[in-house]
Amino acid sequence: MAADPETRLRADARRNRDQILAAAREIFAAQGAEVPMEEIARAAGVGVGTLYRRFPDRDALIRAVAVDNFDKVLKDAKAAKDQESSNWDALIRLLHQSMELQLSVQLAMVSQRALAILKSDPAIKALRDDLLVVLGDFVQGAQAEGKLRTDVATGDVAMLFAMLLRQMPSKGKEVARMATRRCIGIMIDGLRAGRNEALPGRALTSADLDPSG
Amino acid sequence: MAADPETRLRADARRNRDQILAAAREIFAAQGAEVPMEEIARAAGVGVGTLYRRFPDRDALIRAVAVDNFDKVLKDAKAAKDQESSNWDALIRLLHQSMELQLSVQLAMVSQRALAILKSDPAIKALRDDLLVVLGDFVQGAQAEGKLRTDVATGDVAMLFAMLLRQMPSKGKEVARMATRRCIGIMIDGLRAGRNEALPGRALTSADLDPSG
Amino acid sequence: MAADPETRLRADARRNRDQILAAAREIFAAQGAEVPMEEIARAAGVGVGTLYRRFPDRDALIRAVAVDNFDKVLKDAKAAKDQESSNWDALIRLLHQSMELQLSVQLAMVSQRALAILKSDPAIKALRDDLLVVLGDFVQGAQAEGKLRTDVATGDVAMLFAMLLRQMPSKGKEVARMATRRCIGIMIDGLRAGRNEALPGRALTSADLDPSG
Amino acid sequence: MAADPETRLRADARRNRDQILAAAREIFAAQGAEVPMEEIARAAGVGVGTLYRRFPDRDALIRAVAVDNFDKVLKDAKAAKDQESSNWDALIRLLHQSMELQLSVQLAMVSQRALAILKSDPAIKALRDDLLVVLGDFVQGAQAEGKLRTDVATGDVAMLFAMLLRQMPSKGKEVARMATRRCIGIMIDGLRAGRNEALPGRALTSADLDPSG
DNA sequence: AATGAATGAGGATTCATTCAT
DNA sequence: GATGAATGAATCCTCATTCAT
Repeated sequence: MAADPETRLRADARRNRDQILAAAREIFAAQGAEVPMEEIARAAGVGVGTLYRRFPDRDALIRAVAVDNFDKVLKDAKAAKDQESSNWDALIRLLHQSMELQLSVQLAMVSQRALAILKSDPAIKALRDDLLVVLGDFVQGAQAEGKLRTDVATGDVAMLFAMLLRQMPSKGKEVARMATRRCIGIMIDGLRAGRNEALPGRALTSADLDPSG
Repeated sequence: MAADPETRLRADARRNRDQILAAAREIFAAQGAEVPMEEIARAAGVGVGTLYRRFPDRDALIRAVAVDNFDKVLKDAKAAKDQESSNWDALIRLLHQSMELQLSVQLAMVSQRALAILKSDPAIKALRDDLLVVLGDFVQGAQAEGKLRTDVATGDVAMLFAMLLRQMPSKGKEVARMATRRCIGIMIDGLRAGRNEALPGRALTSADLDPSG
Repeated sequence: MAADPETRLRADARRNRDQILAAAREIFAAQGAEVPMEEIARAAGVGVGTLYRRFPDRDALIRAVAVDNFDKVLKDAKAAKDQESSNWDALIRLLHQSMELQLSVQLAMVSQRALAILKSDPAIKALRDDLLVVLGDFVQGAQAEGKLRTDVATGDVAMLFAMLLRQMPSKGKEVARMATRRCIGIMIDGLRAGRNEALPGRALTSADLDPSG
Repeated sequence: MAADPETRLRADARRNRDQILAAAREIFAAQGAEVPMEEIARAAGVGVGTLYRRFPDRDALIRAVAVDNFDKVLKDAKAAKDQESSNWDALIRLLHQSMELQLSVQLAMVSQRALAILKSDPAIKALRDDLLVVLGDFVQGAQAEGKLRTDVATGDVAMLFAMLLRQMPSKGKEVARMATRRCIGIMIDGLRAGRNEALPGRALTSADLDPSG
C-alpha cells in the first residue's frame, strides 16, 4: 500500500519532467534560451510551479537539457564506433548525425548565458570529455586508415562539428536540411586524405577546446 | 547652412554616434543582442539618453549595427573582386576575411529577435542582395576558371560563409582565430574542383537563402 | 470546473481586482490619469506585478475604470426612470446624482490621453450610447410633461451633465459638495419650462456629442 | 552705440518670450500641462535652451501663462464694468466672454500639478482676488438692480464661471462653441431673479473659493 | 503535489534640465 | 544670446521566483 502510491507518483513526476524537458528543448532550439519560463511551462502543459518544482531555476533547466543532449550525441558516437567498419566511416556518420542534433547542442552557441552555465557544470564537462575521447579515437583511427588528412587533430574536427550544430538560416526546413547535408559533404571532402593545401597554424587538440582559458 | 544630414554640430555628435555603434558592435558580438542598453551606453562612454537620441530604440540600434557591417562585407567583397587576379582567389580572400567580420554578421544568427528585425529592414535586405550578387559572380567565375567544383552554387557558398560568421567557442582569441582559419582551409579544400564525392540534393542558389518561406 | 470567467481562485484575485479598480478610480479622480502605476498599486495594497497581471497596461486600467463608472451612471439613470413619478423628476435626480459620480466620468475630461483611450473603446461607446438613450427619454418625457423648456434637446442636457462631472476647486469637500448642489439647482432653474430667454443656435442632439468629427 | 544694441536685444527677447507664451497657452489648452518642453519650444520656433533662458522651469512657464490669462480676464471684466449700462449686463457679458477664455484658465482645472503651482503664486493670487472683487461688485450690483436672484453670492457665480472654463467635449469647434453659449444661456436663465426654487445650503462667498482649506 | 496569483527587482524608455558650441 | 546635444532620474513594464490555495 505504501510502495504503490510512491511508484505512481514517480510515474507522474517523470512524465512531467520529460514533458518539460521536451518542451524546453524545442523552445530553446527555436527561440534561444531567454524565453519566459511561463512559456515553457505552458508548452509542457504544466503550471510554472511544477516546472520550478522539477528544476529549481532556469539554469538548472538549461543544464538538464544540455545533459540530455550531450548524452544522445555520446550514445550516437558510441553506436557509430560499434557499427561502422572503419573509423573514417564512423566519423562521417557522426558528422551526418550532427544534423539531427542541431536542435540540442546549438544551445550552447545561441546564448552567451547558456554557454556560461554549461561551462561550469561538471556533469556536462564529463560528457563532453567522453565525447572528445571517442572523437579522438575516430580521428586517429581514420588517419591510421589513410582516409583522414594527417594535418588535422581532434580539435579541428570538433570545431567543424560544432560549426554544424547550428540552425541554418534559410527558406525552410527542407532547404535547411539539405544545406546542412551539403556543407557536411564539402567538409568531408576537405578532410579527406590526399590532395590538399597545407593548413595554417598547428593541429588543434582537445585541449584547445577548453574554454577555461 | 548644413549641407547634408551628416555635417554641422557633428563634431561631437558624429563622434558619439560612431562610438556607440562601435561599442554596440563589440558588445553584441560578445554577448548577444540582449545586453542592457545602459551597458552599451557605458561602453560607448555616453549616457543612455544620448544613445536613445541617436537610436530611438534597441531595434534601431541593431539595424544600424547590421547595416554598418553588411556594408563592410560588401566593400570587402568588391575590393576582392578588383584586386584579385582570379575569381577563385577573390572567393578565397572573401572567405578568409569573413573571419574579421565575425563580430558583425553573426548578430543575425545569435538572436532570434535580431534575426526578425533584420529580415524586415529594406536597407539590410538590399545590402544582402548586393552581396549575393557579388558572391554569385565569384562562384560562376571560379567555376569557369576550373577552380571551383561545379556541383555547388551561390547558396552553398553563402551557407559556408554564414557558418563561419560565428564566434568559435574555444580557449582564447588566439586559438579561436587559428581554428577559424583552419576550418576555412578545410572548406576550401572541400570546394576545390577535381576529386570529390557527389554532394546530396541539388545546388543551392541565392533564392534558397531567402528566409521568407 | 470554473463556471464562468469570474469564478475560481477568485477569492483573492477578485478582491485584488476590485481593490485596484477602487484605488485607481480614487487616484485618477484626485490626481489625473498620469499617476505612476506604482502609486496606484500601493494604494490598492498590491505589488505592481499584480496590477499588471490584471490590467496589461495603463490604458487597460483607464478603460476598466471608465467602464465601471459609466456602468454606475447608467444603473442610476435606469433606477431614476423606474422610481421617479415623472420624467422631470427623474432628470433632476440624475443631475443630482451626477455629483456622486464626479470621481468617475471626469476622467475623460481631465486627461487628453484618457479621452483618446475612451473614444476608441467599443464597450465604453456602447455604455455611453445607452446612457444617451435614457437621457433622451427623460428629456422628451419632461418636455411632454411641460416641465422642461422645449428649446433644448438631449445634447444640451448631456452637456450640462458633463460639465458637472468635474471636481469643483474649492476650500474643502463640504464646500465643493454644496457648490455642486447649488450649481445644479441653478441649472435646473435655467432648464425649467416657462419664462426664459431664447437660447442661441439650435438644440443639440445626441449626435452632436459624437467626438468623431 | 551702447543703447541701441541693448534695445535691439530687448525687442528680440520680448518677441521670443511672447512667442513662447503664445505657443504654451495653445498647447496647454489643447493637450494639458504635461507636454514635453521640447514640443513647446518647437511650436514657439525656438530651441529648448531659449525657452529655459526665459522661464527657468516648467512651473515658471505655467505661472507665466496663468498670469497672462488672468490678466486678460481681469481686463475684460473691467471693460465690461465700464461699458455696460447695468451690472447684470456686465455679468452676462463676462459669462459670455468666459467662452473666449476657456483656452487659458482651464489650465488650472486640467492639471492637478498646474493647480498646485497656481495656488502658490502670489501674483496669480492677487489677480484672482482682484477678479473676485470685480465679480462681487457685479453680483451685488445686479441684485440691487433686481435682475439677479438674491440667494446667490459671488462664490456661486464664480463657480458657474469656473465650470464654463473648460473645453466642451464634442463633435467639433462649431458645436463646442454653440454648446458653451447655450449652457451659458441656461445658467443665466437660472440666475435670473424671480421664479426660482430655493437653492440648497448657503450662498457661497469669495472666501469659499480659497483652496487653502 | 499541482496550480497559478503575487511580488519586486531589473531593464527599457522618456523627458526635464544643464552645458558646450 | 541661441541652439540643440548630453545627462540621468523617474516611470513603465516584464518576468524569474515564491507562496497560498
